[in-house]
Amino acid sequence: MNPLEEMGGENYLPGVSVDNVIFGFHDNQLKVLLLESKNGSHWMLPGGYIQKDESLDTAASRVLLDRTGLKKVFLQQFHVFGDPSRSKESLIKGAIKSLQIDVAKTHWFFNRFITIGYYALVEFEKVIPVPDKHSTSCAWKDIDKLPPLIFDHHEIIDRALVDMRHHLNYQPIGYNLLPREFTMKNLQSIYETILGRKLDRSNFTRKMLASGILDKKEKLYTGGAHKAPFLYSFNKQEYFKVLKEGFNNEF
Amino acid sequence: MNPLEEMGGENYLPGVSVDNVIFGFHDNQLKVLLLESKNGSHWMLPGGYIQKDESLDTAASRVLLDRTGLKKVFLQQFHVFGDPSRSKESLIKGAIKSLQIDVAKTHWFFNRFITIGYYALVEFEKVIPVPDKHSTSCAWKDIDKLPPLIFDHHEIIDRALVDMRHHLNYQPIGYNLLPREFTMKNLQSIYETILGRKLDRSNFTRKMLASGILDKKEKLYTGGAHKAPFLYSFNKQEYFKVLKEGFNNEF
DNA sequence: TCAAAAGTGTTAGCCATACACCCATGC
DNA sequence: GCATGGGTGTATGGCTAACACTTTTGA
Repeated sequence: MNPLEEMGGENYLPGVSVDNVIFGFHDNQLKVLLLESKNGSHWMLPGGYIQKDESLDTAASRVLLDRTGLKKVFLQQFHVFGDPSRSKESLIKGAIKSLQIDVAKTHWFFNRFITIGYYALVEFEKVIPVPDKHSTSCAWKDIDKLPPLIFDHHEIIDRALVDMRHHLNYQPIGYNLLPREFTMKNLQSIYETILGRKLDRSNFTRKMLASGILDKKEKLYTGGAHKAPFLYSFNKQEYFKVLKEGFNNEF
Repeated sequence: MNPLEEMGGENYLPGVSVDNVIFGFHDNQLKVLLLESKNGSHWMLPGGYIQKDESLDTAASRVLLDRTGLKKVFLQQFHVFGDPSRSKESLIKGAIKSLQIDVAKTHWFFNRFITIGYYALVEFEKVIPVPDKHSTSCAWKDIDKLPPLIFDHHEIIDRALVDMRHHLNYQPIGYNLLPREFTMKNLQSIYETILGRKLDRSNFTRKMLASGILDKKEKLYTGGAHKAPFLYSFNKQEYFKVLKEGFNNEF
């Protein structure tokens, strides 16, 4: 969250925000939902403040709901960013320009801010991106072609990826990120993007099927060229059992 | 950190604290460093506030230094605890009693607090426990025999253990937690305590040696009954290489 | 018919697991 | 000498990595 939003007086915790790294998946590409600043020079993560009587998780959920229209998705706190230099004066002056904020009204934002990073995995097709009052647009960006970002938001996204990579070792992934039915290639692409390397197709399929979290459908995917692949869906019961108890997914 | 310490006016970030779960290892037992409240009814984690110009990590280091006299140890942020219920009025009233605080002087502590959890791994023998101004003693407690703790500090310790368990999968552990020379059983005990289960002695030895982070000493440990075990030390160069690059330690 | 995508099969090698066995030591 | 702690060896099964082969499809 950029610290330049109006605080609304006494309703929020001072000096703390949440920022969401919202991942979606489309065209076999991992994407992040970003907001564009008013003058178009920078982009930023969707973020917000924490109401005095709500939990951190609730605040992050609220931000997610406001920007995407989605509830009940996978949302996980991963790191707090609180280096004093993240609120350096030069950065803030840049942000004032980007966001076209009236400085006279908001003297408080030269104060230091810390932000709690959350990452969310959402179903691309279901998202209706909604800009907030400091942005002119809200859009998906390829994870490997990010535009210039304000403050330390690039670092936050990088860290989300690293932590998610570690979480892959003991958590399944893909539910909430893929539509109800998907191909094995879709799932493999997610893993490859997060891990940053190619995986063997044959071995990946075997491993995923062995974990028991997938149901194979009778139907085949049609629409693409070449041979029609099988469709799969997550076995919700098994998926959440594995999510809770952990599994060894050593890539 | 309990929110009852005096803030020192304008010098600290409002509403935020750090709490350290400081792990030590002695008698083949994992221990946590805790502070005893003034009336002896509760114990708490060493914690503190964040100065306006210091990083979160620096604040945690400062707290660690104040309570143990140690610098340059392994210290890692693992989770933020910010549920509104953690500052419930009933809890705070209990804390006022435990800590024998003058309520008139500190009206502000009915405010909500969030705390950033850090865990530290330190060498037991090197620690000189120092109470803070709200506590009468500072002492090591067995991880599986914890005394009553204030607020959500028990939850914070549990969470530190769980997260540390996950970190074991891609980080070596033991440096800073063991003296310069130690036996394989010492190291295995640490792993077993964190993982909460027994490991096969033979396989553990083989795996550790294969990772290359240990140097085998000529000397043998003497002092115990029965056969004298070998002594090992960490190969600092290899250790930090593995710490940085990660390894697959799948227990 | 051919290239690309997808399904299936196969092999070698590594590693975790679970033991077995032996050695050294103090009681 | 025997129980215990500690060092070493080994058989098994399972998994991974790498790659070959087949099938299907649209261009």
